This record gives sequence, structure tokens and C-alpha cells, in this order.
Amino acid sequence: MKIATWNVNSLAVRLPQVLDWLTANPVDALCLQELKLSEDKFPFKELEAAGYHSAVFGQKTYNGVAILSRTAARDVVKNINGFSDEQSRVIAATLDTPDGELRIVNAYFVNGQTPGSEKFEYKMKWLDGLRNWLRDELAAHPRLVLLGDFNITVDDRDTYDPEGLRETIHHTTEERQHFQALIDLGLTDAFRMFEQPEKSYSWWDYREFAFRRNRGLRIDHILVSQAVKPMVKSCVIDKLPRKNERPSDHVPVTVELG
DNA sequence: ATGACGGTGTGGCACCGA
Repeated sequence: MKIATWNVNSLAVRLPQVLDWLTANPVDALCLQELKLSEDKFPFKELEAAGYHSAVFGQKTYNGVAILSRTAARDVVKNINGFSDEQSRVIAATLDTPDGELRIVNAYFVNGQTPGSEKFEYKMKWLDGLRNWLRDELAAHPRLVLLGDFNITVDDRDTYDPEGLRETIHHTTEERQHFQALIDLGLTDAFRMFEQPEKSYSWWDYREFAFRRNRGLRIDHILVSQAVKPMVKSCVIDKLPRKNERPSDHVPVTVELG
């Protein structure tokens, strides 16, 4: 089975591209971030016509996450248990697969703006909350995938300018320690289980022809639990949608389990 | 470099993203 993550930066704008992508890439589940719309504006009908159920945690203007799946998701949890948050950033659900149940945790991590800012402090607290909750989720659901827009580069391979961007947002030691703390719960970065093209990124700024110059970051990740790791067959970034008209600044990342 | 681009909600711009 295939599971993908994509920060669409407004589902209202990107719905046609999502439908096109699903036609070309009929994954079993697609996790979306930055819907930028409330649940009452969510295109349930169009996605159902494409063969997908939707579990949605919407928010007007900012944030908003959803899990699209071929089979209906169950035991849906919205946001982080034990962490009070005004923003719609996390949706978790269980999928029933031929190999048993699989827990999906789809997250839109906090951006953090600038190290030292209030938003950065919020990012650190949010990461603490996520980790503490995830420990329980993993205990309850050994077969688990955590995926989404992490807004963290893992190491120098994940950034077009490791020296110039050192200790800037998405590159700080503190953020990377938080990422490592998630790994230490027993998770593995599926992308790095395989040999990958040099300078593989999942996001490029809209400005300065960043995509054309491949000045990007890898900040969209798929982490798998120890029980899932032996099943991982591939993990790929699909750059093609970044060439669309009115593209999202992020592209999909897909993991194949078998 | 207080910049760039793009989305949203608003209202003739400000805020946010990464």
C-alpha cells in the first residue's frame, strides 16, 4: 500500500491538482496540510467521486489537515491530546489494511518564524506536546506512521545552503534535537532508508526562481515505527506538481509499504 | 535587504508562510 503527504497551501486553489495527482498516483491514503478552509467548505463530494473518504480537521485561512483514504478511517483524533492548541495542525486515524491496522498521524508542524521569537517558543512547546502524546499513541498502536510538513530540516543534505542557513529557522540545533527526540521514540525517516538523488527537496520558495535553481528544503517527512520499518519498500518525492500552473510550494512525498 | 511570491481576508492593504 502507498501513503503520501502533501502540503497543498490552500485546498480551495489546489483541489484540481490534488484530483489530477490522485488519478496519476492512486495511493491508498493522502495526508494533506494547510487546507486553509473550514470543514463546511471541504470538497467531500469531489474527493468521494475520486474514490476517497475524508477525515477532516479544518480551519479558516490558516492550517487545517485531512486524511484521504480508500477505505474509511476510524478512531479519528484531532490535535494533540494533552496539549491545548487553537490551531488545527494534527489529525490521526486508523486504517484497516490486509496486514492489520495502521495508525496514521498527519501533522502540520509549527513554522516558528525566527529563533527566539514567540512563534519559535510555540514551536518548541508544540513539539514537546507532540512527542509526549506520540509516546502514548505508539504504545497503543505499534504500527504507526507519522507524516506531514515538519518544518525542520534533518541535516545538511536537506538544505540548499547548509552554511548560509546554519541556525536559521528550520535549521536550528534545537529544532533538530526535537526531530531526533521523535526518532528516539522508535521512528525511522523512511526517505533515508534508501539511496536518494543528491539535493532532494520537498519545498521551494515561490520567489527568485527557487524551484528552477533547485534552492529548496526537505521539510516534509514520513517517519515509520519499528513494526512498520520492515515493510517499507520505497520512499520518493514527486517534484512534478511543482511545475504546475499555480503550484503549491510543497510537493508530495510517498511511502510504499508491502 | 524592512525585498522578492502567493494565499487569505480585507479593503485599496496587512499578515502569514518557510
